[in-house]
Amino acid sequence: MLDKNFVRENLDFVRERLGTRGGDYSLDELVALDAEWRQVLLRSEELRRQRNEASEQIGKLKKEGQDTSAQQSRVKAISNEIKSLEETLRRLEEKLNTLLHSIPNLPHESVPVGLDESANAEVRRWGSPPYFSFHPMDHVDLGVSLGILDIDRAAKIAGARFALLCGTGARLERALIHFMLDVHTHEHGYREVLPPFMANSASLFGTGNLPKFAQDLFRVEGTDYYLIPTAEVPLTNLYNGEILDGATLPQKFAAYTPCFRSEAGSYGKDTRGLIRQHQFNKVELVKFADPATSYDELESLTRDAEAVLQRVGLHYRVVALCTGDMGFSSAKTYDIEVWLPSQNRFREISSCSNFEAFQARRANIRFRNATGKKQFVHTLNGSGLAVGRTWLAILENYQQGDGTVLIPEALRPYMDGLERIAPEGS
RNA sequence: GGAGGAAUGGCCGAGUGGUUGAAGGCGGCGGUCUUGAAAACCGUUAGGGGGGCAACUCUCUCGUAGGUUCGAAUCCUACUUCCUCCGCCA
Repeated sequence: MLDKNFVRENLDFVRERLGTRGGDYSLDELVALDAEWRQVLLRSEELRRQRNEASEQIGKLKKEGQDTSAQQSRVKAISNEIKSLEETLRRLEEKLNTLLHSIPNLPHESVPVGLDESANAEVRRWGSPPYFSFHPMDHVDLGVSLGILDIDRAAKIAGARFALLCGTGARLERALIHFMLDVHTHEHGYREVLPPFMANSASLFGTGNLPKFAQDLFRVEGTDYYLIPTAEVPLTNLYNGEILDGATLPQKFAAYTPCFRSEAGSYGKDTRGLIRQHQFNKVELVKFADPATSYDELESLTRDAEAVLQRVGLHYRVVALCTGDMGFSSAKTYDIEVWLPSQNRFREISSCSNFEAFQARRANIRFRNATGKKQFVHTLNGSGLAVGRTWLAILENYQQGDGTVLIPEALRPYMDGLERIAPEGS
């Protein structure tokens, strides 16, 4: 959510920045509504002042035993007028908020301008694609032939876009979670958190998922609970409504959670394999930062996520998303994309963003700065990493000509020293 | 699931219809005293919104949302959360 006073006072700038995302956001209507709202507010507060004065008078007169019925009926009339103005205010606020809540964040000045992913800018690359002297399989064929992935039974249990990992496959997933958390907590200074896997609507509003993107979420029927689409939701809302001590910033949290997404609107996309699932595991990194250093924090957050890929030896690149390709709440986003031999291209495995004060304003997360003033924090988050996509990238990149898969050395301590995944019985 | 109890400022805690945005204490901050510190003493210390260049000023907020009243922290209703007991349960 943008600051409506900022929008009013910097209308041309806001219009220009939002324009780079492509889209029309009714800024003139917003400003007009705001002007009307402030006018009505002023009038209703003036009436309240009159009412407060008169009521106090009545109290005094009554103590002296005087008759106050004339004054009482006058105040009654004022109260009625206040009530009707309040109704108007409520209506205006609702319209105002509907508009305000649907406007995305302003892209940072360093973000490449463009309307779709073709304008994204590659920032750097690490490693190189593996060389195969044979025709490499994709992770589905590999997983099924090794007996560690069962898509058919997952479909029987739940449906499409679910997976069942078995034996060493399940073990590898668990090892990855464990490994990633260890890297971030031991080496990068994040505090581990195990949050609820459901969150209420206020939390989803705070991160910007609601009200605009309800169709992407699974809601628990008859309740205010939603299955979290990412640990960003519970982690960012950790400090919902709080005022932090500025000296404690930045604060860094890491959490493993499953993530649940309806994937409405992605029918036909990535239907094969584990790339796009209704449920997947992710280790998420979240930071609460001082605005003065939040862009440095974005750089280090991205490096923290990259470190995991480097440790397991997977080829990747970092891409700065362009204005039109960024998410609703983000001011700047780096995607980390891992190399997938079966697709002969890079695929997203992490997304690292600085939301500046956009989420903090929605979730009311502030800090007291060095001068004692309250300020909104900047929130950041990034996947560190998507576990399912790491799992499948390892299978594809480490497959051998004999159909087995080598386990990257960094993971072996988490797999009882196992060096290679060989076919196992169901 | 059943029966009770509770929710007030950073914390504890008073307050059952009229200068109570809120006593008192603790904590924090500033000062006096001291070689320094402690103690003592004095002062100060909630958040949101509007208007104003500013000084400043108005308004809202005592879990949340409504209601009664000239006037609500205080009375009524619903909801939320927490605590105690009973039942059930990993």
